[in-house]
Amino acid sequence: MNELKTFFKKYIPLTNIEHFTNAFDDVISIKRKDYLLKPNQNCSFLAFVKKGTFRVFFYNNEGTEITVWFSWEGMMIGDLLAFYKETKALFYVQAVEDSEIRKISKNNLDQLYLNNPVYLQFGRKYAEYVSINVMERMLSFQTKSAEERYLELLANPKFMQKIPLKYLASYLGITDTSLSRIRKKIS
Amino acid sequence: MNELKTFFKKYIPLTNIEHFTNAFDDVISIKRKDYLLKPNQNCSFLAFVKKGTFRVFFYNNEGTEITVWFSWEGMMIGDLLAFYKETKALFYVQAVEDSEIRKISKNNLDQLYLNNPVYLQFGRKYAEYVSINVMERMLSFQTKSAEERYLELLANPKFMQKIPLKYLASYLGITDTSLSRIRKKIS
DNA sequence: ATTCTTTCTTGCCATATGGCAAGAGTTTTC
DNA sequence: GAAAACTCTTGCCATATGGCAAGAAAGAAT
Repeated sequence: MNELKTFFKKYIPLTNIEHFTNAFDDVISIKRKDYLLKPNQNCSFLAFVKKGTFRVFFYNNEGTEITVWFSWEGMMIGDLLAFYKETKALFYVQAVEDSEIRKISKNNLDQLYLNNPVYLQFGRKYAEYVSINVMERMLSFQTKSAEERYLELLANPKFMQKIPLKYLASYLGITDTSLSRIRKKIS
Repeated sequence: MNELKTFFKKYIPLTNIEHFTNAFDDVISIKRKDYLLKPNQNCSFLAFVKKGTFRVFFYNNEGTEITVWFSWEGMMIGDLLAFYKETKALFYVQAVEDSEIRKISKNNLDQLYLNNPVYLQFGRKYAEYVSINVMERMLSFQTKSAEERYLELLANPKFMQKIPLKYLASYLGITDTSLSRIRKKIS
């Protein structure tokens, strides 16, 4: 539970968050390569990654996997785009390694919102945090070359763990072939 | 004021939002090419565009203008990235044509948050809405060619107004030269 | 440890986008 | 309405990234 408290306090300082941690009432283990979500499934939940790594991806029109996002221990995972849009899942969410999560349903979250405005503060702060991250990633796409984006990634040790390069490549918006060449060039 | 009410109700239904509209207490006219914000200025406010068009841009390392975002009537404008990060302004915010706005200070907004949780709902919903928009724009960069991104834009009549092509080009992540060639190709 | 599967690299060539500079076309300014 | 300023297009050539297929390397399964 302690990890969840740490997570919460990144957004709003609050000593007693029993209601919050209790609302994550669904503990699940997911094996490597298994799916937390697939397109068109109900995705009205978020999950806290207690252990492991996840990726969000989809197949483009050419049938190529495109990895959109990663999550690690201490972060949230889910189909956030569909969650916010209140639609069925748009993406696959897959465990990259054996993982453990705690889920909170949208219902539970909405209950928190009703019970205490501090949770609304949390929901707002978290959405703002997501906005910041996505804006910065978008700016990176808009203004940087694939090589520069890869160098950015290198600065983040999380990405240098056991993520296959082909996942990183599509996350960078390039093919694994091109990533391989970039790696050769800068080495 | 009516436009502001319509804006609010897109996020949370509520009949009496006097507090909200009153909090936008700073009415300003801005002439074409004038700046609402420049980097390093205090940007702890948002503005509702009553009339006109704005763009958010910066100069990259090569000294080239990169347009990051546009806003039109009925939308919010400001340096949202810096606003959420609570830093000084990172971007220029410039009127593309003669415009009118109503500003709300961060202080006023925080007061609303304290006075009534419904405004927190609004703040959360708005941040979620921003997340959705930025995620979709990011996905467009990650997975589409410049030509496809331009065709997307064409589908949105807002962009077909009096926005100079060179602004659209950098918004699409390409040079004005390339945009010109794309336009020739698809015409 | 051996086999099987997946991942990564490389060569060859194609396409997409960029850089620069000149000129045509448009809009703004006075 | 003439001049100035700005915007858009085009030609030439450079660089970045992609597509495909083969082989090398690494990792997983038994």
